[in-house]
Amino acid sequence: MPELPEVETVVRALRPSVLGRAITEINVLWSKELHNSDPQSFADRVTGQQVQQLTRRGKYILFMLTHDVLAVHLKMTGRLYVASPLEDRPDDRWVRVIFSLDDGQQLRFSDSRKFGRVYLAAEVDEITGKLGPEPLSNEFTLEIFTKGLTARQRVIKSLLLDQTFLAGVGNIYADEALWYAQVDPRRKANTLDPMEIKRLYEGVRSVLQDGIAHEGATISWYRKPDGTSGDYQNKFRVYGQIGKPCQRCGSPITKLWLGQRGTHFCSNCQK
DNA sequence: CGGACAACCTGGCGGC
DNA sequence: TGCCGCCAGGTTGTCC
Repeated sequence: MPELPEVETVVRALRPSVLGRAITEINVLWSKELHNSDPQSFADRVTGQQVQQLTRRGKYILFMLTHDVLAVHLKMTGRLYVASPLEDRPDDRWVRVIFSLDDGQQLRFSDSRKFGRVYLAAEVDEITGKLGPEPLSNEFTLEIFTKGLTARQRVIKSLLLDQTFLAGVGNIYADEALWYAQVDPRRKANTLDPMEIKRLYEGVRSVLQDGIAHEGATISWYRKPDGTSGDYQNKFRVYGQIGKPCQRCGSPITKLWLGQRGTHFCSNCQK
């Protein structure tokens, strides 16, 4: 569900509520949601630590604690929100982990499909060390992108989804970026010419920035921590737009399967 | 290296 | 209404 813009929106919304708070108690309702840890040792280690920073890397939400890093990956249906202990929220039926904070509030992690994960490590690299560059950072340059593409024979869309190649892009934003670049998602990465690479580089950054500006895209499960929807779904050019006219050339948007993922594109102007 | 596919899970929706 | 099959924004591991 959530890709970089959705995760970034969640982080920004949560920051005021959790920054500087100490975690006083942990309640694990579905222990498989904890990565490499049992509820008791997890709680023992986390309790008492303070949230000193709240950041994002790729699709990981990072709580920088006093001694450790606590990370949350929302996967498909994860939701994070803050509520007071007596307050009922619609998402509570899928709550898997509850973090009690020292101001009396609770940070709740809800996740209907149970794919989400909570990680705990001494160093952030143990969690995010294998991720590729952050697409909106200065370290992600056209030169780096070009080097990466020309070295690979992979189908370009699959490569965009590879988190070790580039961090944070998921199925929606990959399709949207390829539409922007006028590149057929089935192309092999090393067949793109310099102009196409430049357009794709701009496309990736542009759609992610727009996604953040619109506070993410709500298709089904994604919600902002206040329970409301994002707006970016109203800006889609191809994702879920099957049969609608392409906003660039008027041809109908079509869908095909690529690497087990539904892929939306304009077969007329994406070459 | 790259592609195909199964797993991990549950809920929502369209069709009959 | 009810049941059934299909689909889903992600990631990992295995096999060829």
